[in-house]
Amino acid sequence: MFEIFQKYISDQITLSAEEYELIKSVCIFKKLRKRQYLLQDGDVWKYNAFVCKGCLRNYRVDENGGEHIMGFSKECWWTGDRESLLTGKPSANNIDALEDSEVILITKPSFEMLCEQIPAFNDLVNNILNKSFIASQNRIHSAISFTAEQKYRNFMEKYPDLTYRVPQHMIASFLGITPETLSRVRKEVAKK
Amino acid sequence: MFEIFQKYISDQITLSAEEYELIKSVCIFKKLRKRQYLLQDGDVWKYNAFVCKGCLRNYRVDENGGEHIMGFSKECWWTGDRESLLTGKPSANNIDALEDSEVILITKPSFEMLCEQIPAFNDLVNNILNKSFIASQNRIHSAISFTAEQKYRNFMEKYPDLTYRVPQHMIASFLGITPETLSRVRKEVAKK
DNA sequence: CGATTCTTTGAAAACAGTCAATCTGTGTGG
DNA sequence: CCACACAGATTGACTGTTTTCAAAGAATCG
Repeated sequence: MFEIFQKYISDQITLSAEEYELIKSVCIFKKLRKRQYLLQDGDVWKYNAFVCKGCLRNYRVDENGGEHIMGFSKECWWTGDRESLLTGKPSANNIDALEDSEVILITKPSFEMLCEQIPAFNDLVNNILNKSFIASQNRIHSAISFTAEQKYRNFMEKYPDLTYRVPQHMIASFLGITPETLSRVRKEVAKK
Repeated sequence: MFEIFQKYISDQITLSAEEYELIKSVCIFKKLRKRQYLLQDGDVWKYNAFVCKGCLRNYRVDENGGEHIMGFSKECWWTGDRESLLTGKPSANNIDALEDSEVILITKPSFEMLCEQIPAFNDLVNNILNKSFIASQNRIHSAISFTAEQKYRNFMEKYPDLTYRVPQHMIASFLGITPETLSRVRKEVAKK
């Protein structure tokens, strides 16, 4: 399980064997079965989580019980709740597994230690945060500018692999449209 | 003009006089008149910008000429285009002044130098990025989950000062609704 | 298999968008 | 300082998209 994380890191930066050992020493390995929660709203989130295998979703539930998907995380993506982690307050998010999955958890203090001890790791982390922010901006642009069809086309372009990997109604939820609308949109798209 | 930036910093971290001098030495001071561009799409963005006075908007223009506002930046907020800055590619965004404004620009190399030389400054910057990311996530949630009325109420709560400071049709654009819809929503909200 | 979950389809209703006209306020130039 | 022009906001009538509700098919999983 650690090998995947190691490969992910080594594809971006160069570290010594000792540094990998240091990282490994603070990793918490966790297997999740499909539908299993990694985080439930109301709980405080205390980690950074790296997905080695499988796929998770991060979502919020509104007062009517409606689910709104904030994001998907497949292999070699990070997940968690930055807000709860930063503030120490209970999370508004839920994270659960869409498939049997394997994740690595690193507690906040351990993570900060790694960033201090290994400057290159700190750079890598910073880079992730930057890219996540940019991705968020682009998603906001899509959400406020596009029609349902444009949103779906944009999703397929950006996440071709997720398009057929996660249930359709979850893509709808991610895009902020109803499953019925997405079904009709797909029919339109298929025509052309 | 620098005093405002200095106060902003000193409210969060403690620096020596020399460190402030170092920061000041790389600041580029710029005054903008209302409607003046700070960035035009197609240009490459090369700075981090701190707003000392006034208010700017950051927006994208679609193929039909429609403007979609990505964000507002008033005093003591940052602005710019992280994507263009990171990739070196031409920006898809426009930034212009909604009021006569004053901003401080710091080039990327200078900014990185400051982060290296002054660890506390680096922490501050990291904190900003984290908070920006969290704010983005919450905006995404609003965009995919809320009705027009809920979006507007949420905006008023989060940015009470901007509500009457920026033109209404720009708030509409920020929320991803038409000016007409916002006008009607406001009428409803006023009733209650 | 049987049961559940997911997707599709249809019809009606609600919501938001479009177009056009009017009203309001602001600021600028004469 | 006034008048006029202009940008912004409101309103109405209409259109179109998306949602809602309900039911029927598909697909998936234990």
